Amino acid sequence: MIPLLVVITGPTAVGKTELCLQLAQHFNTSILSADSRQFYKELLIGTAKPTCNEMQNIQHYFINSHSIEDVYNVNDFEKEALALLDKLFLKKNIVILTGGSGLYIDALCEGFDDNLPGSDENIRQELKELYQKHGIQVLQEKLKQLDPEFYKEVDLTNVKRLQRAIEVCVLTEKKYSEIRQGNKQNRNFKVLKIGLNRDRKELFDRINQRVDTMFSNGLLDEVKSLLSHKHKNALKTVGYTELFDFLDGKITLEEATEKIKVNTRRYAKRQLAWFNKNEEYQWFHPNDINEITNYIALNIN
RNA sequence: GGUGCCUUAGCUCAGUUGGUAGAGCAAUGGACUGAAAAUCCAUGUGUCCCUGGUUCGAUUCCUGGAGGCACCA
Repeated sequence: MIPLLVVITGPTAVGKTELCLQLAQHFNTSILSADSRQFYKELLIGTAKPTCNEMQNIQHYFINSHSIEDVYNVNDFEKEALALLDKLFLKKNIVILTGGSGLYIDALCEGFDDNLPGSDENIRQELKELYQKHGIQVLQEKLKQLDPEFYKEVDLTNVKRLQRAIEVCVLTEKKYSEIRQGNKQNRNFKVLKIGLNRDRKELFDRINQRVDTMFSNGLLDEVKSLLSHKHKNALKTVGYTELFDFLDGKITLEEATEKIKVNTRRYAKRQLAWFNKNEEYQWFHPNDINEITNYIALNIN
């Protein structure tokens, strides 16, 4: 019998958390999170995690599991989550994966190409300094030499993508475009992909409302307490960066609040662009719990 | 009540010495295989407040009106 990983995703604030709690209860199983910010135990209010109460009834994994002090990325997540699934599937034939980080979901479900190396802090530091000193042209030139094919297709103004491609070329002494084939890895479980969406106005209303709720729950105090960590990657996050700008006196509190709402809406749109191009997703409204339950039941072996 | 200024994109405004318009922000679409709530790319948006006049032609000049702001009474 092949176990089933049920993926429940969708744009931020669409209603994933609530639905998954019900599904987990119904199928008597656990929830694994694929949210690149909910890992961090220091980020509480701004990341819209499930409440402690909610997590008491249903076992959650990868929420508050790591610290902003750690360097953590998709690479680590893929390995840790796979190891965890191996254990969970010994006892359960169905597990729920939920979250809005498309890359993380894909990493766990399909994996990356063989031979694609992880990140290397030394190289990143070098490339960062190179960029800061001499500008983006140097990175473009370097990539052109190392991998002319990828140079042709990459966004030449995207610093991070240039740096990553160079990093891979240096680490492997091969071309990034040769290693990156888009081949999927075989998994020893089946994946069922479910997308949640709702009317855009409805979604945006929920986003705006959730931001207001975060503020009344003490978001500003949380951000103040994290001020000394503002340069860490984990804090490069909607809801935090805008309030850091406020605390630095760059913008007013009203401007910061509005920016958080705008940036959250834009994040939701980027998420939808990512999920929409993947045709494996079956889409539902978050309220259609019965339809979703039936759909999952049909796919259990 | 009088005088002056204003009314142009969803918002804030620029502009046309008369040939039907543009910038920022917002919005929309997209890319994205180890930084991904990150990073990057692309794209519009219009009764130029209304009315009449002058003119080949008015958003632009003139008349009248409506709304707003400021000052004076």
